[in-house]
Amino acid sequence: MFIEIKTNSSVPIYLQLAHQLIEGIVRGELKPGDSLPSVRAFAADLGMNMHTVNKAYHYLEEKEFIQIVAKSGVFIQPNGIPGATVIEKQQLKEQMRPLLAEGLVLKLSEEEMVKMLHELVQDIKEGKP
Amino acid sequence: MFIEIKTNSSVPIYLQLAHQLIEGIVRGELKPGDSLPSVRAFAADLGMNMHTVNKAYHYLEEKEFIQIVAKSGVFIQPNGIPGATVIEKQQLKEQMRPLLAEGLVLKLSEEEMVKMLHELVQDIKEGKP
DNA sequence: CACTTTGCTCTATTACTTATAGAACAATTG
DNA sequence: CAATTGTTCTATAAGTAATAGAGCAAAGTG
Repeated sequence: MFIEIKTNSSVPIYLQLAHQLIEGIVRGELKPGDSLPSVRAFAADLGMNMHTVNKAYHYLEEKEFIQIVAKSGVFIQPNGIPGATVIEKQQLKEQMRPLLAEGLVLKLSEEEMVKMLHELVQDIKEGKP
Repeated sequence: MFIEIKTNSSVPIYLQLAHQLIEGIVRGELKPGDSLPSVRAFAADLGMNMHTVNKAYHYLEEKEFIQIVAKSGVFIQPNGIPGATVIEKQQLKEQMRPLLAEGLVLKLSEEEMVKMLHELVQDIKEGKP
């Protein structure tokens, strides 16, 4: 897994890390049961603080994408990640809404935004930056 | 314009206000040249601070959706809002990416997400919450 | 068993964001 | 002229983000 953090981004680096791990799962680079680096090793590897990696892990644990086993290690959800619940779909829509509204105000058509969605899904699946 | 602020939301209220004004523009409730309430009047109306409304206004001004004329008032971009630039499209995609990645990890298909996009566009245009 | 590794917890500091508050300024507007 | 306007300034409080270092207790390993 190649992780790249933009230190000047407005997106917190713990979130950047979490997002890239999510993409790794989508791409199948990280499979159910796979172990993730220890918070210390990962932090040293990425040149960031242990607590920041820990925060990313807990963010992913809350979403049930990974399992944190105290005094043992961190693993991609061993039983596989379950499908989206109604609530999760609703939350996704809530987060997408202001972005689409901004697109519409900039005169983007629904078709153009669907095209953007398609390109993004391709990029994510292929690991394109 | 009916504005509704969720005080317990993790989304800052100045952003919630800005988002809802953007939707108002999309719906045509706010037309080019229309004047927006003064920061003081709007703040009193919404039960929030003058500075918070001011922050929302400046957020929208930076995106060139409104024009702030010092000592005069605030207006929806009089000449109409220009279409999305390449950079704006790129920024939108950057912001959408982690949401789509999360959808994919939750086993949502591209078709399902296109459907969500469609429903959202409808909701925005119809002013559905 | 002894040692290392592990995630967890605690205290601390720094910088930034969010939100509120009040006051004053200067130009526009009626 | 008087009220309204966005701007600017200082101030405070709470929260987040990121770093730092130390210690703990249990799991894992040789």
